[in-house]
Amino acid sequence: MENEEIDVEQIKEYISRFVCYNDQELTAFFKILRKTVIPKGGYLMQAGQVCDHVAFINKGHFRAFYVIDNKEVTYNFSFQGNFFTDYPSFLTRQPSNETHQALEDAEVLTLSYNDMQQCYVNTPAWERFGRLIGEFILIGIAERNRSMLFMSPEERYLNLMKTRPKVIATIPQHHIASYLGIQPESLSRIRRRLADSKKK
Amino acid sequence: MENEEIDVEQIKEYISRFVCYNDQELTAFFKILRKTVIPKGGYLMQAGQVCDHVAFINKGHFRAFYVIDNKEVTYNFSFQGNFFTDYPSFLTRQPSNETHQALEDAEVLTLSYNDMQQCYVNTPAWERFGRLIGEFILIGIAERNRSMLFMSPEERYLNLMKTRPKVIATIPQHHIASYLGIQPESLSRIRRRLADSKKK
DNA sequence: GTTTACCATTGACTTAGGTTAAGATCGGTG
DNA sequence: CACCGATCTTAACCTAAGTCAATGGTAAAC
Repeated sequence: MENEEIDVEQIKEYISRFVCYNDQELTAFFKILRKTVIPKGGYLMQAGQVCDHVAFINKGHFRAFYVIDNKEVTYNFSFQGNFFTDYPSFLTRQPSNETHQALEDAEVLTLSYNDMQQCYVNTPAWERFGRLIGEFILIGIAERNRSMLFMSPEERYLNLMKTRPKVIATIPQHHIASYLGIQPESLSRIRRRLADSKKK
Repeated sequence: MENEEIDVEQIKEYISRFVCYNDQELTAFFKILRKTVIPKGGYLMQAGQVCDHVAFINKGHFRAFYVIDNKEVTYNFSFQGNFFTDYPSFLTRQPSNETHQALEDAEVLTLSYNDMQQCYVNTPAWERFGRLIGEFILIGIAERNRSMLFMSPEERYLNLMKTRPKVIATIPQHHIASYLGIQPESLSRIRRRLADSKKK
């Protein structure tokens, strides 16, 4: 049995934050999860594909980026213990523009679109989980949206330090700059400004 | 019966795009809708309140804005035939930072949080509708998010003209500027640049 | 008809981010 | 150790948006 190799503790803990379930539902759910190992720098998904999965990150962390005018623009990061997907592509079955890259050696548990739809039909608890996960992702995106609209790059950086220190601690600066919507040089200047004003 | 005054054709058409329903489900649903009339400039919701409703716009159009440093920042517009709510506040039961203002005399049908939860519990079709609506809103927000990250103000304006000409046609420019994340003067200059380069 | 309020535009000036190019730092590798 | 690539920083210059102030246009109010 392949599933005996899968460490399901993290995902179990995650799901139980959202819905109640019985052992039978859980067992059926774990049977359809597939484990995938991705080396540092490798891809979980590439632009042009329909995102056919929702991935739960058991180990490692990822970034999502677009390629615009031959330049990579980082859209988001996701860490161990969280779900990761291009939800709009997953939902609409349209090709994604995102590429999902492992920034460290990583291991994910994936759930395919068809299996997930089956879950929805067979088990009301999963329909509920799907709704709640969607809402959860929505809130995160709305928050990010507001930060892009209301804040200057400098304010966004300060906000990121406050709300996601893990990103600051683990992600290379040029990816952070991209995520903030600026060039690496600009982030350098911002950091310099902040350091200078702190000294006084 | 109050509901006999309510024009439910538009919302019926809207819902049927997402789920199948029988007459009984539909009748029960329409019973819990409340009609609200809002004069031009009036508020459907004000910052500080928990957004306790999802509104379907039967007539008129709205804008959502935040107040940041005593300045209004327009976050979105919504037109006749669409739903309008602060979904994150609605879902989390936390006070909203948004104010929703009618830009013309308007009429909406509102569905309260509690009634909606009842719908979810009583009728699988509504649980499904809730999930699909959430996903639909998600896709819209994700799209907007990308435009803020990848495009310059000028590109965002061009994109808005292409994707939501209705906004350009009906919304005052200073609100559009705010929506694009710039000052009215900057939008004026952008429009000027575009007009000039077209002339050549 | 005049006044008022609101909105869009324009000009002058400031400022922050983009661009380009050049160093600096660091880790890994032959 | 020396070399290399990747990353971060710094500097000089350019550009577009912010800010402030003034002007013009239009529609509602008096």
